Amino acid sequence: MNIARVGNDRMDGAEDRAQAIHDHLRDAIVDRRLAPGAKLSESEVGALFDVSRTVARSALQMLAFEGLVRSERNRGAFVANPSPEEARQVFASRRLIEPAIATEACARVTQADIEAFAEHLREEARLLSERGPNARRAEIKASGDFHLLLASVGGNAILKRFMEELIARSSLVIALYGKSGASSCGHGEHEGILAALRDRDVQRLSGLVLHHIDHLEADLDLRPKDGLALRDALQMPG
Amino acid sequence: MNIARVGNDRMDGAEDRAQAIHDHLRDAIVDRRLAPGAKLSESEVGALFDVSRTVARSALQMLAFEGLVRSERNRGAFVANPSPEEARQVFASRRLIEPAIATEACARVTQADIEAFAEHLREEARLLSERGPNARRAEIKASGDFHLLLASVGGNAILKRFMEELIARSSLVIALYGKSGASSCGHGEHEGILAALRDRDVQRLSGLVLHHIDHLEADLDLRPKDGLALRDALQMPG
DNA sequence: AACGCGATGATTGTATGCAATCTTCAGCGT
DNA sequence: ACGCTGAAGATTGCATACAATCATCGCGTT
Repeated sequence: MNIARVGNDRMDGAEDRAQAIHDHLRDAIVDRRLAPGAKLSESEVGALFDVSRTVARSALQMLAFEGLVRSERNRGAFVANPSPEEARQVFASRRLIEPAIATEACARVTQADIEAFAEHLREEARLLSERGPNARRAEIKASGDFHLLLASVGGNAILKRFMEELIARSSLVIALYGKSGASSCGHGEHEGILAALRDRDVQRLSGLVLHHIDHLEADLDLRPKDGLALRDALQMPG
Repeated sequence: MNIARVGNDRMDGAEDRAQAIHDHLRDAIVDRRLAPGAKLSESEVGALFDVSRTVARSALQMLAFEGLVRSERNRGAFVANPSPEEARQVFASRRLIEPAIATEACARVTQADIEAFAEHLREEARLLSERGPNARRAEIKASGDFHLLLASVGGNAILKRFMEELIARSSLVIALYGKSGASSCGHGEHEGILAALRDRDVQRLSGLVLHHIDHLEADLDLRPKDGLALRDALQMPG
């Protein structure tokens, strides 16, 4: 089982160009180069990637399906601005799905998987020690990829796709409502999760995963922000 | 067979036409007017619904995203032909998600919800007593809608969307691998589920839901069909 | 007869043009 | 000053044209 490649690292080439653009934009949203509320016009995206509006439109439609982009008729597409309620639902869904994935992963994990995890954690640690916004962005993405790696090992392609969506939306939520801003606080917990996985200790693993999600959610301030409610309602960029 | 009842129920002049076509095709797939493997060419779909290929293509892309349609570059789109492994994953996902939804629904259900369920069950019973393929189709769809109703009451929009996808794919799986063909065997179980929901008996409800899914899956014959393997690999229609 | 191979038709991939709709803002009246 | 109105500009919605790619089939060679 090839879990080393969580995302399709293979660049466009002969592949679907709309898919490639979708992946680029998704990454940009996930590691917060694109802020919630930012406008993504078809012409602009098309010009940026040197394709026609047709292809750009297709990519935006995919993002809209995942809930990363909200598109309004005759108005345009905007990076999603999840409400506190949506944020709660994202984490409720993760609390439901991730422990199950972890449990399944426990039964299926191979030595090669363990090593891929270890390598991934080394990368996370390296990014954590680096300075600069680029390292921060890479760290955010890597943190999410850890969970996707787990989903890969779990072996259920459907749940893995659900997780991809949930991870992406989590990034948005954390960007909007995170108190500490650093989602990195969870890195140590990733280590613990890997250890439990290596020991195939289902109970401990499940508990750690749940705890990890709780910690992520505990870092959020989901109180409705007074001044921003109107701006959110009007869908203005940040 | 008339998939698109053209010139009919006001094809949403204001709303998105691609979405309307998506919904029609989805229904057609779910209640098996469109068999797994059937080809859906852009021109054909466009002609059927009297729109350009652009719009038809958009609808097909949505279906591909949900896993109901598999589209291959330069070849076309086909109604999905889920493998036994995919079938198992669909039901594994449902076993994970539906009890959680039901539990949440227990806490949130209102009297109006109960009555909506009761009405729905009466409709299911009526369809069950009727004869003819149309009634069968409607029954299949109604059976799935019961679960979506539960997801609505559950109140988590994300999980509800996941369920929509899982229900649709379940229909495909049952069409392909169902032994009895009648997914109706579960109607009585729906009654039991509603009763437990009315009593707000979380334990019983959860158990009944799980049992129900088990029964659905038990009706499947997931052994790989020898002669069809090649045809599946070559993606030939029916 | 079997195989390779190129012409041909069918289908999707993409770009572009026009129509429809929304936003903005200047101009006018109250 | 405020609000209304309507014209101009910007953006999406959709259809169509053309290019690229794939499947099919006939034909010639072995």
